[in-house]
Amino acid sequence: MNKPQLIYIAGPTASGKTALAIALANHFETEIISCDSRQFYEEMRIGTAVPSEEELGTVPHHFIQQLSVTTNYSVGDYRMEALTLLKKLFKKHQTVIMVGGSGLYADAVMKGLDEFPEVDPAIRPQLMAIFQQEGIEVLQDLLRQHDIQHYLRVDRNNPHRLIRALEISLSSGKPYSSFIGKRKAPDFFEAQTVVIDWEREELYERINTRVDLMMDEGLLEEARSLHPQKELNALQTVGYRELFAHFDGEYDLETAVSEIKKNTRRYAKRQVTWFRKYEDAIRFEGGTLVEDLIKLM
RNA sequence: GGUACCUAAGCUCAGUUGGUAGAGCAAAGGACUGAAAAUCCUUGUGUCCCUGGUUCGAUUCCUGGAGGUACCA
Repeated sequence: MNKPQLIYIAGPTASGKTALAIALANHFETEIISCDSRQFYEEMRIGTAVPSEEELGTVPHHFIQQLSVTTNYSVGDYRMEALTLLKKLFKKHQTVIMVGGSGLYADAVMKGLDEFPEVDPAIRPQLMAIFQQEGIEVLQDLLRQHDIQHYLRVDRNNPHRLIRALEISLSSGKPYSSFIGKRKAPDFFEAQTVVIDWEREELYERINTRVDLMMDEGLLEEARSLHPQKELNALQTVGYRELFAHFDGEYDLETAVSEIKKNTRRYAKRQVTWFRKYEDAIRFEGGTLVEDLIKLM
C-alpha cells in the first residue's frame, strides 16, 4: 500500500497560501494543519491573517488559535502534537494539507528534530541576565568551556543560539552538540512541498496592501488589548511590536504602520531565503490558477 | 525680477587644501534543531546637475545655464 501524503504549502507571508490550501483540501476532500507559529494564538487574529470564519467553515483546520498567548509553546511541542494528529488524520485521508510560513515548524514535522533533555526553566533567565549585564563575551566563554565543538560552529554573535546551547549543556551536564545529528524524518508518510513564488515587487505591493487592510479591520484595537502583555514571547510579532511602540510613545501611528510594512517585507525575505533550500519542491508563480496546479500534481 | 545658499548611492547627508568619494537609513544576499513573524551575519561604482574654461589632471576653482530652497522686492 502507498504511503499517505502530506502536501506542504509554503511561501512568504501574503503569497496566497491560505486560499491555495483550502482549494487543495477541497479537491482532496481532506483537512488542513497549520504550521504558522503565530496563528496558534487565539488573541491574535487580525495581525496574523488567520483564515476567515467562512474559510474555516469549508475545511476542518487544526492548530489555528488553539493556544493563549500566555502559553509557553515551542517547535518541540508542535512537532509531537502534529505527528500525533497526522497519524489520526491518515486513517481517514490518504492526503493531508499542511500550510504556514514557519519553515522551522514545517521542517520539524517533515524532517524531524533531535531529542533534547528537559531544561531547568530557571536557567534561561539567569543566562539572559548575564548577557544583559556582562555582555555576549561571557556567554561565548561559557559555551567554550561547556561545549567547545558547538562553540566552534555556532553563530557566536547570536545570543539566542548561545543561550539555547548553554541551557541544554548546563542542565543536562552534557554538551549540546552531543544531542544533535540523530534526528530522522518520520516514515509513516511522504511529504511534498509546494512553494508559491512572486516577483519581489508584486509581493511587496501585496504586503503593503494587506497591512492597510489589517488596520481597517481593527488591528490597532486588537494590539491595544494585548499591550499589557507585550513582554510575552508570542507577542514578539510583526504588526504588534510596532503598535506597542506607538502606544509607548516611540512612534506616531503613521510611522508605526510604515514600520509594520517594512518589517513584514523583511520577514517575507527571510522566508523566501528559507524556502529556497527546498530542492524537491514544486514551485509555481503566485496568481497561477489553482486548477493548473492540481493538474500538475 | 534681485541676492544668498543648495544640486553627491533609492533617501538624508559627510567629504575630497584639485589626483574620480563614504556614513546612516532603505535595499539585496545568507544562516537557522524547543524564543523562529524570533535572533544573527555579509554587502556601498555612483554620468559627484549640465556646459564651457583654467590645469598634466576638475566632483572640487572660474564662466554661463537648468532645477530647488530662503530672504528681499
